[in-house]
Amino acid sequence: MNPSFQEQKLLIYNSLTRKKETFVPLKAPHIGMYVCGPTVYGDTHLGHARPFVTFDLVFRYLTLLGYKVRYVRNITDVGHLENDADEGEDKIAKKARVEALEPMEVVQFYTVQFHQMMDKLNVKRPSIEPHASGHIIEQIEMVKQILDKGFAYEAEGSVYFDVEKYNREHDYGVLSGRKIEDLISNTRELAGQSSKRNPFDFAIWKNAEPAHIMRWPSPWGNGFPGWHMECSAMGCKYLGDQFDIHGGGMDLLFPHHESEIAQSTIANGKAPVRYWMHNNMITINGQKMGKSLGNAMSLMDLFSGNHPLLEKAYSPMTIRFFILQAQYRSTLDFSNEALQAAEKGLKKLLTAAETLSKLTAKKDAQEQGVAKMMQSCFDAMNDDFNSPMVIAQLFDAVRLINSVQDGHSSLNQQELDQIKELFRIFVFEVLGLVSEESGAENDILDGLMQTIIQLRQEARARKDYATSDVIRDQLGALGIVLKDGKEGTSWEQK
RNA sequence: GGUCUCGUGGCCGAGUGGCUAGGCAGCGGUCUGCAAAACCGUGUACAGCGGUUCGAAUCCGCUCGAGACCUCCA
Repeated sequence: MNPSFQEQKLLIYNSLTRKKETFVPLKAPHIGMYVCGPTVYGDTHLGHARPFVTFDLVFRYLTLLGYKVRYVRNITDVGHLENDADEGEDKIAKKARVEALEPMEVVQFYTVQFHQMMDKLNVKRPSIEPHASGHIIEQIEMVKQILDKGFAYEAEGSVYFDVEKYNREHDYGVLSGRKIEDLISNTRELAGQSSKRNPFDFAIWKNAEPAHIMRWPSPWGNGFPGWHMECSAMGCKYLGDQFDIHGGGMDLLFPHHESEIAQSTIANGKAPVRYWMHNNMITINGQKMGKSLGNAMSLMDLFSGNHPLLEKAYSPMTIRFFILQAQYRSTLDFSNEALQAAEKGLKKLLTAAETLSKLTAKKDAQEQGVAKMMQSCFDAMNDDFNSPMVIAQLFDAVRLINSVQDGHSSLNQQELDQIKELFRIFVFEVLGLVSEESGAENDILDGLMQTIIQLRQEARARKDYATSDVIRDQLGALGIVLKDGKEGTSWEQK
């Protein structure tokens, strides 16, 4: 009973207009969505988790609504400069020299790690995951087109985009709200930029210094593509001149996405993207987390608890839930307290999901408003993917489930089926949460536990509470919690 | 300096003009041999000042505070 997009009015906040707009795809039921992927030269960190979980949510929801989504998320393995001075070198090349590795070895290592981390977070793989290094030809072609149309110029083996000329006919600043006059007064003069006509012009092809390892031949000499080319070229190649959604972190809005619009508009004759979506940052003590700020926390650190700022390890699902508890356009502040709250909340939700599978219906039970909960979840998602509202609704359902379990309420068959559907759709398909139960599937362990529980049960029957409490305490020290319920004792690993 | 965003109860975080967001923590109760879990109840929250309005956390102005972008960054 999955819903169809024809029945839903989906609102998406468009960074271009700074408003929520009704989402109308170019060619329904097909949707093209491009999201800026990671630069694979370092550990995947908490900050990376946010856009990929966010757009995973978007991908999952659009798919649920029956759209055929082609989701493209690139791997940046060339092209980003250490700084934009001419002697700047490719980040990946630099790392490679430091570690005496082949650049592609570094790329491979961190790409694999990135995939592992995303898998742990239950982030679905995109439809296409193109590498920038595999699309050098396409990028060179696009540079040629821009040159042919007269919106770029060659200087000292590099090709620069002529922002001022572009701005005469188009608006360089549509997305970021910047004005070219402000850019003139605010752009820093950096050493080695003498070959640019204007400091705010950006490279679409860079000449490679002799020491630069990552280099490709081009009509302008050996070099590598400029910062923003890969997304323009690969977006166009796989999604066409114009596609529906482009996503990424807010920090990419300027200059990355602004420049992408300019390049693509010239090369293809039309604005590339209809809906621009930007997720906000994760902050740590109120400050943006970032490698350059020295407060980055890798996902491996989080999962292992091995970091000075961490009181304990947090599971991947806890991180996912933590991210989904905030709307994607808000900043999300990290703290141990907040993560521990998320951890407990998630456990409550998933325990209820398990309880739900064992509930039985009662004939003629009163209506409990399950249909309304379902509708509220759709309303929340339709309002710019408001996952915290979905979660709030789900907790109302949790209370209902637990109260049925306790015998304080009851559900008729229809509503029981509906609430199961609610969990299937929203907890598992849309929010993408999965149970992380460990140990329970181990037959030997479970057999042992049943034996122990039975022995303790006999002690309790004799009112030998000293013995029963010793058993419980010692298991507790091993991280096993016993819960005495009406229908016997259950156990779980903490 | 320029552009922009934000400031919600102990913590995280929804909410854009009138109706209990939610989670975590706390407090009281039910259940339990005791716990745990669950359930029930429980909070004079909207940075400050002024304005608009019958009515503002929500709109406008000012003040204070925080952050982002302007350089690679999710």
